[in-house]
Amino acid sequence: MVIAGGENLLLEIPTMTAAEDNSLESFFNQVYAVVRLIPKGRVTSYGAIAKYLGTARSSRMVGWAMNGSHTVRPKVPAHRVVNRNGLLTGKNHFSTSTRMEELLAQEGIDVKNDQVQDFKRLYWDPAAELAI
DNA sequence: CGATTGACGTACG
DNA sequence: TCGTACGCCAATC
Repeated sequence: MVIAGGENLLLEIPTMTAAEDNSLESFFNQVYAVVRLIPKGRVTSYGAIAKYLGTARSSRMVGWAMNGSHTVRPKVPAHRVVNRNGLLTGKNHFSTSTRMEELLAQEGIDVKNDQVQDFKRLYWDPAAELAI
């Protein structure tokens, strides 16, 4: 393959296209949308949300999306999202280190040592409970 | 611009 | 069952 043209053409490559920006925003919003659907007094996991959105191996991105969850309207109940073991791995991202546990306690969820008690029963799987 | 770092989860020995 | 490796990918160093 021969590329014609003797000029040294320095093309400016956009760092991010509008489409990419849209998909990113869409992914974030999808995460937020699912989290808002979590019933009060129930919890789910980052992986379950990722799986539900079709990106089963990008559970980390769900956690990353939660980073901005505090500044999003309407409010996102981020405290209802824990890791797959029912551990409150995101507690340090709340206003105080005990805020997440307090919010869960308000909904009747018992937390001991950063672990959701009776996690298996309270677990809410969007892929199973929702059928979109 | 390459390396490192996570609110994670699965695979493998 | 436990520890390690790796995929994921935006952000940060």
